Amino acid sequence: MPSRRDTIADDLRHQISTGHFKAGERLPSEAQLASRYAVSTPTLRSALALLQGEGLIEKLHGSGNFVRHPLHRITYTGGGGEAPTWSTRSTPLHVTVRATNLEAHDHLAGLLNVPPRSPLTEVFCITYEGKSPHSLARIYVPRDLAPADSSVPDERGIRLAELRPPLAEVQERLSARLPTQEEVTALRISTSLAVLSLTRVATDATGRVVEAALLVLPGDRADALFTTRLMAEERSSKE
Amino acid sequence: MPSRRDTIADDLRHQISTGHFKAGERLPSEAQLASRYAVSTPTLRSALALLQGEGLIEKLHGSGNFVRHPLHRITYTGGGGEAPTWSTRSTPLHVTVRATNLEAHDHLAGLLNVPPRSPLTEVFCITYEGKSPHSLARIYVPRDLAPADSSVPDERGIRLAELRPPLAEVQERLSARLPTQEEVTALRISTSLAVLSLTRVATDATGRVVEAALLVLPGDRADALFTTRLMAEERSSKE
DNA sequence: GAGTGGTCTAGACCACGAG
DNA sequence: TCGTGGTCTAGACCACTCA
Repeated sequence: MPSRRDTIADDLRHQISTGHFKAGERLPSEAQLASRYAVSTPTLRSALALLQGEGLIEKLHGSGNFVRHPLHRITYTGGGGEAPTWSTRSTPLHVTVRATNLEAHDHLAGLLNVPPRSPLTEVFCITYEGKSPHSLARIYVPRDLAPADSSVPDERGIRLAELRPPLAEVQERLSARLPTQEEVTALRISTSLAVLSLTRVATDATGRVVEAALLVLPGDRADALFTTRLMAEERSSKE
Repeated sequence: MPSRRDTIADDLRHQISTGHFKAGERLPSEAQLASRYAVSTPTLRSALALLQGEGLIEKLHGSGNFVRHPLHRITYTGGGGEAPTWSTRSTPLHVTVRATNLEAHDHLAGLLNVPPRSPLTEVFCITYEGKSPHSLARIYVPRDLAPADSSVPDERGIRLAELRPPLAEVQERLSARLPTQEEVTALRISTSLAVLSLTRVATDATGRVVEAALLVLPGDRADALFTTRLMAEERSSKE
């Protein structure tokens, strides 16, 4: 038996997809919707929370619920053969960057395989598509590999590590989870929107970790793509 | 200013991590907890929903809220050089498999790059670690490449496509989202637990798609790992 | 200041699980 | 049957946005 929440969410979804509510438009107020569907406000709000989690609407405190513009899905291309790239359409990306010096501790020391309290440089990036943020990255580099000038003007900061000793291996670990409070505010997403969390560790030919990056990608507007081409030898080498 | 929900969630989290509530144990009833924290039941329940989303507790309708056993994190190894594997510890995995014949339509036809209504074989797998499900896969193969005998006894069914014309390329696309209703029941997870959704397309040397797989991995117990080794040529070929 | 969403209350009633 | 969680109500009060 479908709950009222689901019934209402289905109906609103349908009205959005058929264009009865158009992109960018404000929905009727929650009080109006509640009386239209003859439910209490908490019930109506729980229905809206579903749509919000699907990225269909955006809630703006004090001004209303808005139908979101159909989202440009952005693809993070993994594999590290080249610098990771964002493939997008039409809208240009820009990045804000902030570099900080700090010392490795517990988790970070393990990732970078350095002793605790080793000097690191952290680069904190937020990527924007137009005005809305679309990804968040924390990149850690041993300080002696960090760019000499503290100014890191653009996303190329990410690539700097690749110009140093040649990379031998890139490991990328992905998981899905709900965002932390910090990510909610930085990416301006809802607490109920899943994010793709990506940890990338790059190693040079000597086995030294030259970069560790923690990326967070909102699930409604980003995905990650890995392409593996198989050589003949690889194919036959396995059983 | 922290909401009561967050305050309560923090306190319960702390009590679980310090062992005040132990793994497998039942929490006090929601009514008891609500009066202990002097909040109404909806408020208390919203705090429990947070913990549930983090995979710390498991709600069992009619019997109570239970502290979950610390979860074995399972890693899906991507890249397709070998058959995808699950690295786990201690607990053996087993798989239930169900094969069905069907016709490609819209989305599936596009993925497999075949005309609509082409004959396909769908293999529907649920992987279990002990008694609890840990992943869900739908694997689609053009019917003429499907195993001749309809019995597909174990996960090797997944590998069959690899014995046919040699694979040339594997593409894996990952995204994070909340689970569908079907996934909630099949994986016995909560609606608020993010899942990692993985679409894998394998192509042979002629460019024909020999397999498309849709995998769903619960975010609290699985992640995906991609390792790229870079050849010298690849490194220098890029700018 | 008027209108919006955000949080919370103190219940009611239903559905499920175990004895 | 009884205790559990699941859903829902009809409000109250606060915080935010915008004119």
